Amino acid sequence: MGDPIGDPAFEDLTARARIRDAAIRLFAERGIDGTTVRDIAQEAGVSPGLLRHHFGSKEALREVCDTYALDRLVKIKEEFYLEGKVANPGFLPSVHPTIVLLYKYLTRALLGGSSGAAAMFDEMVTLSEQWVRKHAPAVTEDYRAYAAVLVGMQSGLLAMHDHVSRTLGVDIFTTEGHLRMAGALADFYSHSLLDPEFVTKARAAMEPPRAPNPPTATGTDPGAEGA
Amino acid sequence: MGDPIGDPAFEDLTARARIRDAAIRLFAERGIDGTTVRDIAQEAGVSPGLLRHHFGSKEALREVCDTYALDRLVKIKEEFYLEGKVANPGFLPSVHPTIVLLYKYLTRALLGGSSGAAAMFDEMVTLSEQWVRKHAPAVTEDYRAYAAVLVGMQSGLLAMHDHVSRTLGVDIFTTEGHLRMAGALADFYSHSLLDPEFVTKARAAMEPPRAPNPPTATGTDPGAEGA
DNA sequence: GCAAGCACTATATGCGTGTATAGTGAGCTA
DNA sequence: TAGCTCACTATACACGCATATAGTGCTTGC
Repeated sequence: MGDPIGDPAFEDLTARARIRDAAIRLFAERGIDGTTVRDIAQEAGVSPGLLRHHFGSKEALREVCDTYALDRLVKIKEEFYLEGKVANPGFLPSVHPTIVLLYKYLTRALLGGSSGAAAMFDEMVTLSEQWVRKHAPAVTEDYRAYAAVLVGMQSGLLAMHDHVSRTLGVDIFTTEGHLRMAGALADFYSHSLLDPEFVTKARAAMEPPRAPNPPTATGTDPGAEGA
Repeated sequence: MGDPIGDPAFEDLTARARIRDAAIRLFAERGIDGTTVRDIAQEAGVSPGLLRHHFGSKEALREVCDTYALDRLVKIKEEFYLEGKVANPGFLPSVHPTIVLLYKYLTRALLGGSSGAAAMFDEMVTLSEQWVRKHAPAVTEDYRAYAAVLVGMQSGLLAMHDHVSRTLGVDIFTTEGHLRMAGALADFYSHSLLDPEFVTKARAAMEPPRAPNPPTATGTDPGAEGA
């Protein structure tokens, strides 16, 4: 019943807001299909009919949640980067639970085919593409694909959160787990795993003469070699 | 009605096999919850009751599909690596559609909490860990986390397949799309995106004295900076 | 003080779902 | 040919779901 979607606007302590927050929480945790209108109502402490009264339908509620979550995340980032909160050491820890929740929700939304989340994905790809062009232009020749893969992997990693947490023995959404994951991610981004020459050779061998070789679905992954 | 799960065993052209194949296809395409027993029956050209007759329940059918998909993938890989099909240029293209289907299915299974798929994930992490230790020991100090992130990203990328395909303008499960994605992936693995020194500095700044900094959920992602 | 409006509840309706049961007909065995 | 087995179908059942409708009581403005 607490409000994990940090400091809401004033008019927002209403039942309507409680419903929306409960929905985001449950959608994030159990998925859209895994959550019933009754679950949300119970979590929000209201009757199921009130959801319809305020939002019309489950789908409409979901869309409200989408835009709210997106908006909330943007607001937090603005606050962080634009309002000088970067310097405030207490800010990030204070919003961390909210951010975790929002990311979980948006990951679900991405998987569930939400158009708002899809738009966010596209925007992240565009931004990443620009970033790479500017700061690391040498890493690829196909910036668009590179950025798409980057964002896809990044958000996909979140989608696989359960499995990553399990193999790590620690929930990656706790501070400890996140630190561990972020460390590995940093290693990942800052050291090349494969020999560039090997890759160019492999590419050359695969592409030009006859290319009968759309390899396994995760072709270049060293991990997929086993079994 | 065609049988996309390549050359089945002889006794396998039975209705039972058709049901199983139809289930894998539909589960892969629409997800577990998005597929009804009736859908599967229709796709397999049988009556819904027959599913129960052969498999007992939808959940039991799902488990059969899990182990079958896993088994099938292993078989194909064995055939490829162990039976000298590596040299055969026609082999990969011939099994490509099957592999795509199996990967789609297994990604769904991963997302849907299948225990078999989870075991596969764990095994892939272990194999990746061994591979990194052996072939690229310098990239990290935390091999386990590195491998978990590697496999998580790789499978997560598949989970985000719709979005990646959309931003790329080409389905990554077609030969063309896959080639493009694999190229970006190869760039990704063979060039470091971030300056190692920058990362070690950042790590040092974050870790030791006070660590009020469990950054955003995708902290180190350059793409997440924007907005 | 009174009526209108609105947040909210209780209850009902219809549908899609997984599952259960009874029945049918072809093929095999004796 | 008689009878049995078993793959398979048709139909029914029970249930959970989203959604719809009717009703209630508090709040507000006049």
